[in-house]
Amino acid sequence: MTSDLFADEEQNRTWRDELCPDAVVLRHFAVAEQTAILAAIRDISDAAPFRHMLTPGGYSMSVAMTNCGAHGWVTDRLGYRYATLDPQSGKPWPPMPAVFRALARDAAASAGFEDFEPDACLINRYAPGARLSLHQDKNERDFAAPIVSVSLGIPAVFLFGGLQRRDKPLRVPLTHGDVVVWGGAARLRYHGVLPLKEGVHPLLGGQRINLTFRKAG
DNA sequence: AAGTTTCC
DNA sequence: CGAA
Repeated sequence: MTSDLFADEEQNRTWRDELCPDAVVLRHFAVAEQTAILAAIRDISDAAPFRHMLTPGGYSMSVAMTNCGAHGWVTDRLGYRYATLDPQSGKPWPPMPAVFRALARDAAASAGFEDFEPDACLINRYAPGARLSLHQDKNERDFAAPIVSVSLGIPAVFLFGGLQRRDKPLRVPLTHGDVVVWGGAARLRYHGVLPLKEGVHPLLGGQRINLTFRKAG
């Protein structure tokens, strides 16, 4: 783990604490590749448009989602799962761009998780007011691989909870280019995103986009 | 419940 | 606003 990647040592201590050795925030990690990343997101969403999926309870999610890679996370009345085909088109999800894979692997390695091989990238688009309530990522086949989460656009507050829903979450402000990595003992920690506040980003306008890399299959 | 509403 |  390379400590010079951390801009805010006060907050880093929270994440690298003995209670949470397997979760890291990499500040402004993705900024150098932002042009290529944003172009790739545009290409992906042309082929597999963002959509508001339904929860098993029948509610529409406030976050608009699409995927790239071999496996895509989907939800509908039947439940949460990964699908190799986009339910909306019947076609495979767009392939994961090389710049995505490289970013995810580099971030994972910087956090101490070598040889991460993501086969799923969920792309979440937040408009003001959009949120993600506290949940665990547990639809993956095994939990050996970490999660890599890339923030782009206007700021959000990430909630990082414990292994039980009742554990009070940490509140971690995330801005454009921040990358959160968690795995190992932290792999199943609850997490979420507070309702997005209004804002403007020079490249992304009034929205936030998050890339979440996982090994699903 | 990867959501919503209600209550204090 | 957070908790139920």
